[in-house]
Amino acid sequence: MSEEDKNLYNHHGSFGYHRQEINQSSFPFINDNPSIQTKNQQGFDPTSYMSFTDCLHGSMDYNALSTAFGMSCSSSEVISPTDENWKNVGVEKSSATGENLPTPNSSVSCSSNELGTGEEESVKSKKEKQPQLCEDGAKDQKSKKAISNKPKKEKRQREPRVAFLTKSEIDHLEDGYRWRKYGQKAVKNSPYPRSYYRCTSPKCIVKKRVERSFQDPSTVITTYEGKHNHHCPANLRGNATGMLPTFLASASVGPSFPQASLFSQLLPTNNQVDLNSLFYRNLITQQQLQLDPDHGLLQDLVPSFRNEQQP
DNA sequence: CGACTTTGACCGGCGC
DNA sequence: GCGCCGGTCAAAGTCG
Repeated sequence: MSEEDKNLYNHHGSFGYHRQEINQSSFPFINDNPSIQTKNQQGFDPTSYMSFTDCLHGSMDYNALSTAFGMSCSSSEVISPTDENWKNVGVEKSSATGENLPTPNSSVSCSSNELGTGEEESVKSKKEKQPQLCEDGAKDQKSKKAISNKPKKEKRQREPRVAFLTKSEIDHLEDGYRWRKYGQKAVKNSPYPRSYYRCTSPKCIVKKRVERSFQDPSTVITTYEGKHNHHCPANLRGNATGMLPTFLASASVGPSFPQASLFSQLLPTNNQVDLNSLFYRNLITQQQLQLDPDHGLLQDLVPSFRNEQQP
């Protein structure tokens, strides 16, 4: 590790153990119904929201998500699905366009297909192609290359990804699920490293990447890939706040939202809090931030939002 | 001792 | 073909 990296670690102070113990689950997604968006701007209506699971099952498209988050729910940002946008957060175009998204009619078969030919297959084939290494216990890395000279496997398919921008000093935002860090890479043109996490639940292949924005260091970019096939561990242990409204706790399966945990972290555990107004206040703040010309990040990442602002 | 992080190396896709 | 780079692996180390 370089000195620079060490400084980064010290500076952010969040690369230690991250055992997720948050007591709530997924954050709701905004419905793509325009009337609901309007309603959201005027008054918060929890019943109008859908779960992230629904989203990943294809109940809504990413364009709708982008519009919804860009225009009326800025607390969580779904990066607009244009090439450059997704490149900025490392999300591939094929996923961003929603082409590979499972449709409502194919949620079961498609997801299993994707999982089977995607990550699991990738990992499986990787492990299978190195049996000699395991037997020998040899650490000859060179031999790996020789062993890898096998017939080419099918092009790997990726799970749909959704990225969120979050204003936070904390890099790894708690979201109710337990994650195991399996890698960290320096990001080109950025002093901040990117961390790779996998869900610790058996057979759950959900991954997330966490990186701090180079342009706005106060912003954390969290990219979720895949969907959980289990309930949120935090849900099973009960709700610490004891009063999270259903719109924050309704979706117990599916990638969850760091913003939701931010809210829970903000909440005093024993006091009554109007979470709706708290959430709405956050929206206002974030929207103001987006419109600030000095804040180029979101506009860079979400040009479609900017375009809509500047017809 | 299990769960987890750290970190250098490897793999594969992609652009030139 | 080569090099770059994102993503992943896995051994070693750390922690409770």
